[in-house]
Amino acid sequence: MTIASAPKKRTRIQAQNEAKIIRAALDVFSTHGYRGSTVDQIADTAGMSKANVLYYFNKKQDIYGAVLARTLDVWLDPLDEMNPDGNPIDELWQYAQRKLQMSREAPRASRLFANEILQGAPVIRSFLHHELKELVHRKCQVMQGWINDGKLAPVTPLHVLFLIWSATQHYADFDPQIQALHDADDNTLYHDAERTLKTILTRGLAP
Amino acid sequence: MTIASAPKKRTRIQAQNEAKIIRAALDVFSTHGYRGSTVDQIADTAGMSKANVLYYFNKKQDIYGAVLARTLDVWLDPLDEMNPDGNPIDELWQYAQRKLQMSREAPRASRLFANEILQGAPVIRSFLHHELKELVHRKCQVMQGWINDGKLAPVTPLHVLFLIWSATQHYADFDPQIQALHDADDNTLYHDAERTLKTILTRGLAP
DNA sequence: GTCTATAGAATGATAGAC
DNA sequence: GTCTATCATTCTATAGAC
Repeated sequence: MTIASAPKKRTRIQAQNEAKIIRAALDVFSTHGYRGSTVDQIADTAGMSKANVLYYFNKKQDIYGAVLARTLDVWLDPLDEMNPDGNPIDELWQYAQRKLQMSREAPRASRLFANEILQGAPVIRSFLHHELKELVHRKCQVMQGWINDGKLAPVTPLHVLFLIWSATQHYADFDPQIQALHDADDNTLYHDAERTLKTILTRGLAP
Repeated sequence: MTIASAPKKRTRIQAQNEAKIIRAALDVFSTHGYRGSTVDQIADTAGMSKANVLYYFNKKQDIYGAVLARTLDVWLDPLDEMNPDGNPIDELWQYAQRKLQMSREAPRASRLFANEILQGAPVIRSFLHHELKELVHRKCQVMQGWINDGKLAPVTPLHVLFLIWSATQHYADFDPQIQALHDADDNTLYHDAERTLKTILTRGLAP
């Protein structure tokens, strides 16, 4: 699952510098969005000159495309791991758990996509409509099977995915709001988030 | 609840033009974020010249601040309506329902805040830390009371709010992804979203 | 491969006529 | 209040020396 073709053969120094630029670009694009980021910022973060950055990637757009492509693969991976033969509630909860963990460990990846989609998904639009739609459709059929077998509450599978995505990515994407609202002196943020999400997914809010 | 002082006295034409600019600016800022928007775009959308827009608001930042301030009030309103004496599950579900309806009817307001927070909340940071924190703290105490009385599952109130916010605003903020994944020929998007969210909040995914 | 210098375009903001 | 013209800055991208 990718939106770009495989990388061409490179010398060692090329690969290293490209990787350094990609890392810096993830930092910058995820925080400021495409338009809000400058090649200068990326160069500074990577510890290179602007001209040198543009030697490896001809255009700002090319850097952005490369970062999106590299991040996309890993970001969507866990969805594929949902096991049709497992216990439905367990499988969904484990998926949610993995997504929450990813929001915690790779918040920049989450924010990169959030920025991209929020601003109309100009670059990954085709990917969403084809590769992602295909994958999601398969997983929704699995979930619909569980519902038909009476192993899952009568919900709309697609919207269960939306809820899991939104509830978990929220902790990365809305971090400034979360930091503002939760007591700075308690270290239980993700622990409480996990417990509450598990409770709601498995049994709802009823006492 | 506001982040700006009350408007000063204005002539009729001033008020009309300022309103026209604010409407156009909500369009533009919510789609492209602060840095991604230009005064020219706002002027075009408002049907005015750039110079004339800057006659009413001296700086681009001033337009942005005005849009945020006007939108903030209405956006947070329903949280205040949660009734401590009502049935806990009903109150929370009704709040979620109102939020979902707002995502549908005012998606640009949702995206405006999403852009602002995603990029570090530079303008509303202080608002989040004071006014919003105070309001949320009050509501969380109400919910904690419900839990202590055994009327609500043992969850962390703050994270229940996060889940309701994220799950509902997702339909506005991630619209391009949602449009890509749901069958274009079915008109039941918000209906299914509401049903699924209600099911999960009230009884979870268990069959 | 990396640097300095700079061209060329976009953008925020102002001046001044009407 | 509104317009045209323009300045000043920022930014992408390229040229050319080393």
